Amino acid sequence: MENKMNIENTQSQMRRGILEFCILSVIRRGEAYPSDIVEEMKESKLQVLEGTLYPLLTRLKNAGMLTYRWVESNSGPPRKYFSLTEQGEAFYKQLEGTWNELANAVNKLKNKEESLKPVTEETAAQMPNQNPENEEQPQ
Amino acid sequence: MENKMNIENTQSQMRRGILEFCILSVIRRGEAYPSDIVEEMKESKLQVLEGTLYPLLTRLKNAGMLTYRWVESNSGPPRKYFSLTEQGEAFYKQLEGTWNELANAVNKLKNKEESLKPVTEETAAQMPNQNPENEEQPQ
DNA sequence: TACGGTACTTTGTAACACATAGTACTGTAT
DNA sequence: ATACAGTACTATGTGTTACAAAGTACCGTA
Repeated sequence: MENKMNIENTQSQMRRGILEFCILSVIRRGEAYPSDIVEEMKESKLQVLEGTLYPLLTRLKNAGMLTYRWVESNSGPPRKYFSLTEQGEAFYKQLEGTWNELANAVNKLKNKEESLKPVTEETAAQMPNQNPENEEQPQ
Repeated sequence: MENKMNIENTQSQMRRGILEFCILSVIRRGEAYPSDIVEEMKESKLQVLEGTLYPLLTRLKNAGMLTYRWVESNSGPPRKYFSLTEQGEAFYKQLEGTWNELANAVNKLKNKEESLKPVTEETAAQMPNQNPENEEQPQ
């Protein structure tokens, strides 16, 4: 009861589903190592944290979508540069299709007119209040 | 190891984040009861299942975003017709903003050119294979 | 009174982002 | 050399939530 439902949580839920797609999208444009990706995502207003990114990359690698190679850095330890495998490229294409369909569907849905449907009022009736919650009759 | 990473799962993850938004969007256009919503979502290529929808509606109701009233049906038990509260309307507006930003960011990201960045090859070097996974050097 | 349809509820499971803490390697200053 | 700070990667625990599946309750009809 008394649920909070803060907007940040819902927003992060929205990001969640497309993270994988976005990260593949970044890597697809050229080899990248994790901090690169975090940075690029932040620029694009799509926040990702380390604790999210690393497991995700590992998952994608184990699934055969990504490979990496070590590249030494002159400012710290070596880096894992990731790139898409052939399989990863195919997977990306599928996700792109999914994203396009989805975005399209959502936009259509939210722009639909305040159409018809004023509830057919079959017998808008008082039911026995068999549950204790708020039973207010809208207008 | 040998992760499966089936596309269906990822697709459902994508849907996941925007479900709440879509459902609010449907209800916003007029009172609706669960089966209505399932139907409308299916038409829009956005699958939702009962076991998902009911808890979601309850959550939104408990958070004060929705109310409902009972309406008798002539083809079965009475139905809960849901509608947005004032708070729910405000919440929806926020989510709409979030969605727009997000969709925008993703589209920009995925349409970015195969830009620059051929990895600065500082010292693309063979590192000691300190882990047993695949260390293949791309190309 | 039994039965099929519709509506709603409950419970368990798995996926996953996130927060946080920890390990390991690097170069630089003391 | 030794300590320290910065960077890169890893590991663990927690909370949220979609989904699956089974269950309960109400309705009209045979």
